[in-house]
Amino acid sequence: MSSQQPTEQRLTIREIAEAAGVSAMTVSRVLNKRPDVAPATREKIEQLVAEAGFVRSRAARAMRKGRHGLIDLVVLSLDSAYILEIIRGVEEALEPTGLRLVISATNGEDQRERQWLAKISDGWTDGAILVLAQGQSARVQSLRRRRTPFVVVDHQGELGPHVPSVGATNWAGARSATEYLLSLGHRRIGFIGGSPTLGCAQERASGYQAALKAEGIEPDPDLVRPGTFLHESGYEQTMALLDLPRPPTAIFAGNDTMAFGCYSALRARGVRVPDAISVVGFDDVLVAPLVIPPLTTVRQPLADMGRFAVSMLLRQIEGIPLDALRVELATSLVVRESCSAPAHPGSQQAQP
Amino acid sequence: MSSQQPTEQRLTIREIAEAAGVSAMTVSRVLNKRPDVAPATREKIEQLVAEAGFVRSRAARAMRKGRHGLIDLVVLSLDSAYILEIIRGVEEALEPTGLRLVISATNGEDQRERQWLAKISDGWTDGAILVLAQGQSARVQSLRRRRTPFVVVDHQGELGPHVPSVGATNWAGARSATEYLLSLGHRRIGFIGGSPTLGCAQERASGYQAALKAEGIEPDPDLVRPGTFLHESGYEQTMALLDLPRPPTAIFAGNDTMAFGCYSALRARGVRVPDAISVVGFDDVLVAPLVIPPLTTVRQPLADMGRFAVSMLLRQIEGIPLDALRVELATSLVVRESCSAPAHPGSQQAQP
DNA sequence: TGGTTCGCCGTTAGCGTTAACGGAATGTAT
DNA sequence: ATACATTCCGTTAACGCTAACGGCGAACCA
Repeated sequence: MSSQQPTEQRLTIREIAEAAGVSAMTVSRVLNKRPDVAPATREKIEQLVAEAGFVRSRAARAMRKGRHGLIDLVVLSLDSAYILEIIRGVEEALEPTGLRLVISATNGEDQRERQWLAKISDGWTDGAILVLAQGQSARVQSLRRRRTPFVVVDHQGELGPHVPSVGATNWAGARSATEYLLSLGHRRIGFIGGSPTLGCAQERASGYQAALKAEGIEPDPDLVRPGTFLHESGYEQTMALLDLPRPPTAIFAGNDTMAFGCYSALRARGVRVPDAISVVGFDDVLVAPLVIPPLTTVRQPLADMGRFAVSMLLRQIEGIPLDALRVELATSLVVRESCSAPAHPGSQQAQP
Repeated sequence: MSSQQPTEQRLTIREIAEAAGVSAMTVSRVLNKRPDVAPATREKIEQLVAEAGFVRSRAARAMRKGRHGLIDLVVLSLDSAYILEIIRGVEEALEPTGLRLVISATNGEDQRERQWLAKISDGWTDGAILVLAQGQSARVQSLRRRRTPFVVVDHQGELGPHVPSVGATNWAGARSATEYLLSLGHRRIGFIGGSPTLGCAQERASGYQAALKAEGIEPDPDLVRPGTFLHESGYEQTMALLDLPRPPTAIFAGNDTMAFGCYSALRARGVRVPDAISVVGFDDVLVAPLVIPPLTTVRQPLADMGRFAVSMLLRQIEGIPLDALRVELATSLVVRESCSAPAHPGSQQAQP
């Protein structure tokens, strides 16, 4: 039931060795599953280890081997469901490897970034996954200099071509979302972009434009609004769109969070979704199906991106060359209930 | 711009010492900010360290000192905004300490729990925060035996009285939410509970009952539904409540996720919130204000709970006795737009 | 039978850091 | 001048583990 040992002093490999009547080295060999141990000896040691509940000190091991069993996940912030999905994927992929997941948020603060660099610079990490790196070239440089394997998730292209990265088909996703709205009959489609410094935001904007042009529609600059990927921004830009002389009949938000801001603005104005205006998001965060009306959005396989980043990282750690530096996972349009055909083919506005 | 050093071999304390013309021990003293070093020597060494960008190996340090600078956050799952809030609080509180946050999810799987225990059992963690521990007494036992400091967040009382823990005033929060519905005129208030094995779920149920009894209302067993804290459960139990001969005029869901399930069910049935039925949640997750209509809910200061857990943990690590083993942070009702007076209980009808 | 290979295991020597102790130089009290 | 405290720094010896090497016996080949 409860332990007899009052102090439970840490066991060492040597004590196991003594109990087994062998040298510490032999125990080490068994623990490392190396072949050159007689089956009988191995079994005996394994049994003793199991009985004593012995686990070797990772600190000592790390010191000898230079590996610590830690993977760093560095994120910009911990305040959106977006990041949670990625964390989940990373955690799941890491779990069977025995590596442990260390999370840190920089919140865009320069000081924290440097602190983080100092922490990992002693080799205290086996590899890093950088999410939504913004202006991170210094960081990337530093990692490379220290030969720390890393993978960037959802990065901007400006980090250079030789950066291992995982992303999603932002362009194609944005294009298909726009095409969907076009197919419903919409001709004036508003677009609320994400932080323009982010590659993924640029790609989405570009996919939107491409779809319009393919249909022979010249994008109206008034309908393309800058955004920040935050809720507020979705709210404000929607307000601005509604105030246009000819407001759009549909709004494509650069991510789900802004789409929710869009919902709030439309509600404040008494504009019904999807009857009076259609809304499409991007990401498909966990709550997207739960809001009212359930949000039609472009699904980005965030958890899979996390998993993929881990597998690329592990390959680097093991010295296996990557077969592709840049991996883009497919996005897909998830049609729910936030879109319908425009009320009138021209323009219209609902007022309470 | 970029580094001249092609291989950037790890520096050791000894090399710094050599450059400074002192012994390694003196450098160690400087790095540990110990007093017995001449100011001139200290300055010289500090300068050399800064120039070389030297950081001492944590592995070696950990081996000597027995501390690793890691804090474990063990969660049940990574699929709700609930946990993200806690993570955020923990990360923020940990950041200035230099300790690093290791996250692992058990997903309720027994095997993973044991793996996790094996990982930390080598002292590879300085302390642990267990969130929503379910049937964790074995874990807690093991931690205690190994003298690993830990704190439990949102735990069940059955872990025993001597477990350091952080929670929220679930009972008071549930009571005030129920009182609010009563004050609006509701007399038939449905309750969808959380996993009954969880202490916080029990407390909320109990707070609900207490509010009713204080008003002289005998709780109708039909109106009290079991739940699981998951979205589906909110959906199903709402359906069941609607199918009652005398359905409730308001529903109090045990957490926000279930309240969203409730929204979905009501929408599927064409029941408007809050006109036809009022809904209250619990937690106040990030999206609670973003859904339509914005959810009235009991705010649980999850991030603060995380922060508090960290401070309790740090005290334990430093050997400072805790002034309170159990800390309960205050919940507060956040009134938004999901509630109104009941449509037809003899009182008047509310219209916006 | 002598030599070679091979499986198994022990010995030695650190990895980079720091606790504990000691010692030299200077200052201070008797 | 002697005794003693103080300041600053070096020496030694680990912490627990494992790479590298070497050695011993047994099995194999000629």
